[in-house]
Order: sequence, then C-alpha cells, then structure tokens
Amino acid sequence: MNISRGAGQAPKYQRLAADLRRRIMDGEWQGGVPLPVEGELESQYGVARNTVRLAVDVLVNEGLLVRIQGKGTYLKDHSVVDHHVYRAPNGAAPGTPLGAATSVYVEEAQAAGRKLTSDFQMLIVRATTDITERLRLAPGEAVVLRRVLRYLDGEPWSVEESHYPVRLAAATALMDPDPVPGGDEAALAEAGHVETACVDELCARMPNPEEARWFQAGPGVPLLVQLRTGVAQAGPVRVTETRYCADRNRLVYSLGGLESTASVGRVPAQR
Amino acid sequence: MNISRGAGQAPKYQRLAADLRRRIMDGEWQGGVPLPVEGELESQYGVARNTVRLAVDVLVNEGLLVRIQGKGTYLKDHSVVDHHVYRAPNGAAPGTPLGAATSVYVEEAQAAGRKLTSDFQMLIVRATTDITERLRLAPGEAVVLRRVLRYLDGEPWSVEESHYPVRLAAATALMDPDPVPGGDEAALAEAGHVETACVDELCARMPNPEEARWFQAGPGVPLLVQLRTGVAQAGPVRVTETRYCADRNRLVYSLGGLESTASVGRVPAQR
DNA sequence: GGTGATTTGTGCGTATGTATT
DNA sequence: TAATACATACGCACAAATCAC
Repeated sequence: MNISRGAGQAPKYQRLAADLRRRIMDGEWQGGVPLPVEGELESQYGVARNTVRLAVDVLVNEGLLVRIQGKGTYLKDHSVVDHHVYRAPNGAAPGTPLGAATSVYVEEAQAAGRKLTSDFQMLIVRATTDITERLRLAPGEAVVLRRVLRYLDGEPWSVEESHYPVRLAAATALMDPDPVPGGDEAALAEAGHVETACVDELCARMPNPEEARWFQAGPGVPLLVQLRTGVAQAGPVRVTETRYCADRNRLVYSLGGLESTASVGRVPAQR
Repeated sequence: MNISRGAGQAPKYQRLAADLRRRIMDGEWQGGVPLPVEGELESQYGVARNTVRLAVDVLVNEGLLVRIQGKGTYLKDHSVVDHHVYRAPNGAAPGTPLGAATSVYVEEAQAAGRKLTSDFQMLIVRATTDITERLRLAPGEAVVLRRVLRYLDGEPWSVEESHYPVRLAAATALMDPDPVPGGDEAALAEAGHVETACVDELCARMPNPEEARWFQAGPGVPLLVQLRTGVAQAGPVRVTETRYCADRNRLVYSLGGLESTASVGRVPAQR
C-alpha cells in the first residue's frame, strides 16, 4: 500500500490506521499472534516511528488493539458475559414485588460455571445531586451507601452502589456493615417499603482513571452504567448505580410475555 | 505544580493530565472559555509540546475535552437527551402487543420542543450472524433491512436498523422503499405476527471511523447500542439494532407498576 | 474579500527508560 | 545478561483551520 499523502488525502497516520484496520478485519494476526513490531511497520510503510504510533493509537482507542510493553501489540479479545438485569414478570398484577425478577445474575453466573465473588462496604455519605433528585432529598443530604464490588472468576466485573435515605434505612438491616441475607430489598420490604417498580437509566461513558485502574480497562473501553431508581407505593426508596466494563459485559432486558423469549439472544461474542 | 519525574513516579504526561483534570473539576475554564494554548501549558509546566499533547490526548479520550483546530481546547458540554425505550404496560395480560409501549420517543421529542427528522432506506442484504442467530435463520440468509437515520434539531441522533426475514416481509408493506405509516410493527401485525414480547441486549463500544463521522463524535465518545429482538407467538420476527451517541443520549426503561414511576429521573445532565 | 496572526494537526528525527523474553 | 519491543520525552518544521483586522 502506498500511503504518501497527496492533496485532499487523509493524513498518513489515519490512512495507515485504516490499512491496519482492514488487515485486522481480513483476519491477519488472529488470536495470540502479535502485530508486526513498530520498527517493522516503519519500514513496511516507509514512515517515522511517530506516525506508526499515532496510527496504532487510533486503533487502541477504538478498542481493537492492546499494547503490552516489552511484548508487542495484540488484538483484543471479546468474550462477553450476558447479564440479565430484568425479566418481566409474566402478566404480573400491579403491586407485585420486583425483587425476584431482578436477581437472576447469580444463578446465571453459577450455571455458566463461573465463580462469583464480591467485596462489600457500607458508608454514610453526602449524596450527589444525581441521587438526591431521584430520591427527592435535599441537596447534600446524607444517605446510606452500600457498595458491592463483584468479581467473576477473580476478575473485576461490576461496581454496584445502592443509596438509601437514612430515614428509611434507620432501624433496618441496611445499617449493618454487611450484606443483607436475602438481599437489600428484603430489608426494605420488612420495613414496609415493597419495591414494585423501577426506572432504569442507561448510559455509557469513558472511565475516569480510578475506574479504569479498578476495571483493568485500557483506553478504548467504555463503561456501561445502569442507574436504577427503585419505587415503592409511597415513592422512590433507593437508587442503585451499577457500572460495568463494556468490553466484557452486556445487559439484557426481557420484556413482555416471558414464555416466548427464553431462548432468544444466547450469543457469545460480537465484532 | 512540579511535575519533574522522580523515581517510582508516574510519567510526566500522566501527572500533567491529572493536574489538568483536577483544575477542570475545580471549575477553572467553565463554559465557553478555552484552556490555555499548548504553548502556554508548555511554559507553565516546563515540558515539551509533545508532552502537553500526550496529556491533553488522555483527557480527550476520556471525553472531558475537545480540541478544535485553529481555535483551541474546550470543555465538552454534556446535555443529555432521555430516550424512553420501554414503559411497562400496567398489569397487561400476556399476549398484549408491545407497540404502543415502545414508540414514546416521538411525542417526547416534540414535547421538548425539538425537531425530529429522519432519512429512510430499505435494502435487501445478507444478514450477519448476529441477526441470523436471533432470527433463527441460516447463516448468510437474505433479510429485509429497513434503516432509519434520525436527527434531532438537524443533528445526527440515532441509527436504527430493523431486520426482517424475507419470508415474513414478503407481500407486506415492509417491502416498500418507504416508512410504513403506523410503524413497521403494524405491517407485521397485519401479516399475523403480533409482537408481544422482546429481548433487549445493551452494550457500549467505541465507534468505528464511519460511525464516528456520521455521529460527529470525536474520540472519547462511545456508542450505546440496543439490540432488540421482537418476538411473536411463533417466535422471533425482527431484530432492531439502534445505535446512539452516548454523550448525548440516555436510554430509559420504566419497569413494573407504571403509575408510581412517572416523575422519576427527570434530570438533565451529569458529571 | 484578503492577509496575517494564532492555534491545533501532522510528520520527522533522536535519545533514553522500562518491561519482557 | 543481552536483545527486543513498547513508553516517554525532547526538539523542529510545516500544514490547516480559525479569527481579527
């Protein structure tokens, strides 16, 4: 390929990136085989090392490649784990608790033969506006923050932060510095707040450095963020923000009549 | 700040990036004011231009900054549009069509005083495995692809690609090279395939160059991808993949009893 | 409408550090 | 230990876009 830059052409490093992308898609360098080293690419294309690095930067930030110092540059693998975050209760009457429908992931992980572990922290913090607005609290009001760090086969998987108004959590098991057996929603229900509905807001963004470190996510890997507001008869009772590393996870909602959706979408990877 | 590199320290450009991140979070350079120009940062921190650019690259790839050639480097603004992709029918009986529950976004956009426009294309293509597996077709089988490019106030907003088995679409309005009045699901229903359930698979990834160009998305902006498999009594009838630019959009699912969730989560921006 | 100053974008060269093999 | 390969850092020159005049 000739990548000398003519008039009206894209910059060299972008054309180099495009050519490498094509070669990647064509299936060169499958699996564990590294790409040609930087010096090799310099001479293959007749450009400076800087230009090679700019081109590879592009593909790294697209999430296609990973660079490992001292080893080489490799394709990134894409093994994706499905995470069922909601299964519609089949024709459930209004007022039905949601709990049973939302904690499927544990069985799923174990059924797939994967080890699910977690760390737990309980904190009292001043809530951000994200939280106060959804819980209808005053700005900066204190909330109970229950954080679960989950690992799948020892690898960081998700961060789940549940926020409860102190008023609701007081005198319940939610004040304990340990996970509630049966789940937090059981403790809420015991206090008379049965979660019968929720609103999920989903967004994606790049991780900040701290998140990137925890998830062991290099550049080019976005986070998938689920912000769930749990609602009981009297109003919102908790806000749970769960963050996933998007290159390893996918969220699944099964909506409407359940019986017909059981076998849909069991596909491992993409791209 | 002193960013000379000592032993065991992080690299200069990373420490520079961290310092700039701090200054950004502290609220320097609010709104339309540009950051100091590269030359200014060079002298402020006593580093080479290359190092400044590496540091700014980090923040650009985090989605914090945008660079505009000839102008300067600016904070990226975060005005987010909510997109209601699902509202649970309130205690609906099994077998209820989903259509009415899923096309809320049109009214929502108009209620917000925004102009919603779209382009439409109808193609016959060989399906990818993503599609064939979900529609239970043979690999590479042909499908009807109906593509809607949506714009909000003239800005690119979403790409929606609906895939139908040719067998189902034949002799319906889905073969027309125009949008179906009343929506595609009406045409399906007319042919006896009433969509009563669906499975949504959500993921996030970086755009490829073509997608980035269309969405006018710079580096650091992931896509949010919704893959919806629509299911009728007899099985899956269509797969719709919708891609959103994650820095401008958020997907919202209202689940469980509707009445109590109406006012939840009406928050404009984050971060 | 054009010109020049400013600012980011591209591209080259070189040297040295650090992780892996 | 030595060789290899990516990471960091400096310097320079010119291109392209924007804006003020």
